[in-house]
Amino acid sequence: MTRRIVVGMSGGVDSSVAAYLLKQQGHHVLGVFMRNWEDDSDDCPARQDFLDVLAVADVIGLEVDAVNFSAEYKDRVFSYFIAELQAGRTPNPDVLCNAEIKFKAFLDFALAQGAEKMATGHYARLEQRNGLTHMLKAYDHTKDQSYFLYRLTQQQISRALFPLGEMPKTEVRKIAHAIHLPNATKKDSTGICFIGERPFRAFLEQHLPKEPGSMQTPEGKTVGEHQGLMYYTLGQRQGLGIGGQKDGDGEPWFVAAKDLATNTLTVVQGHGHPLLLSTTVASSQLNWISGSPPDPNKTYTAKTRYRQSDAACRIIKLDDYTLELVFDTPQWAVTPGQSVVLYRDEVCLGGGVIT
RNA sequence: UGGGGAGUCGCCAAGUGGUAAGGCACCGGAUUUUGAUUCCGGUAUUCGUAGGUUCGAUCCCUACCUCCCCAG
Repeated sequence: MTRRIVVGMSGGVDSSVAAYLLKQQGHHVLGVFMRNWEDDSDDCPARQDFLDVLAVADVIGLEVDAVNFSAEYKDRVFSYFIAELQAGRTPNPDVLCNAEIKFKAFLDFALAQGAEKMATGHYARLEQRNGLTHMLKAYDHTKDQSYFLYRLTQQQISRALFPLGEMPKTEVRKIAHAIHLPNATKKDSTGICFIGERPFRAFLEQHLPKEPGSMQTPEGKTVGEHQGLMYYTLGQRQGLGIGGQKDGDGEPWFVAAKDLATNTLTVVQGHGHPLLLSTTVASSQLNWISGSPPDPNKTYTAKTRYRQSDAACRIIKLDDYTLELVFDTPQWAVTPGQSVVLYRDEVCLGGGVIT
């Protein structure tokens, strides 16, 4: 059956192949480039990305359009991002971007265009079961992006399509080459979506003034100076600049805590330091994809940071506002502001923001 | 000032006559739709300075400089 589908296209290989696959299935596809960041600098990477979209559309034979959600992104995502950093936490803007921009502002746009569905190049699977849409991990576990999508609701994912969820990334590249997409070998993008890859610290300094303070061991010994607590995240090793110590053991140093009151960064030596490990994790701002909370009596797995392997856990507290988990094995660098996402086998259930 | 000790890469730190380990930091890369983490690679023709002994010295000798400790 032919449906009208709007595909969010970034100019990357994933969303391009997604659009191609839908077109192959006979749908009426409209490719839309989303602009979410206004850059003052001259070299605007978004421009090249849009040119890539046009080039791809030309090959596939797609209608294309472009939308600009910079204002929305700034209001709903970036302001939160900065506020969280100022509060000493480590936000994940991409999680919010998916919930507020891609699957809200953009979805609304797609529906207004008369589309029945919207699609993206995300690696995740959707499955209809008992009248609900479930989100599952991608077939290619190494590329699974369900973590970034845990804040979506039934209303949102019931309109979504993820054409790449069932195939390995290698297959996506292969298709791109087979149909001669101009971006077939384009490097996967990383970095905060839309803000892109750039010197992170320098970027932050434009929005958050420096505020140097001391770096101390848990015992209170000063071992260095930090440039501002908001520039660091728990578990961070790079950029501390702590060399060898007289009585040190030669192990690298990691950020273990922040104290806003005294503007002090607590650092510890050794990847296995106990202050870097947590067995319980509390979170708030919960979202459950199915619309209802998980059964507290079952066992789950969860990840407290993207690219961290799932870890077995149990629910020890759950109400409308708070979720507390206890893990079978301690988790490394559990960081407030990051999201904890709960899974039951392949199913991504939802989660919350670590407090 | 007298006595003792020490000066090796940004920081710790091996080497003590045979032609500069290692770790941390830093830099580069891989991985990665969050700043990490992890992984791989790179980094002292030179051992406080100036002489001397020696086939050859970071390692021995001399002087000087600097620092530390104990005496004052």
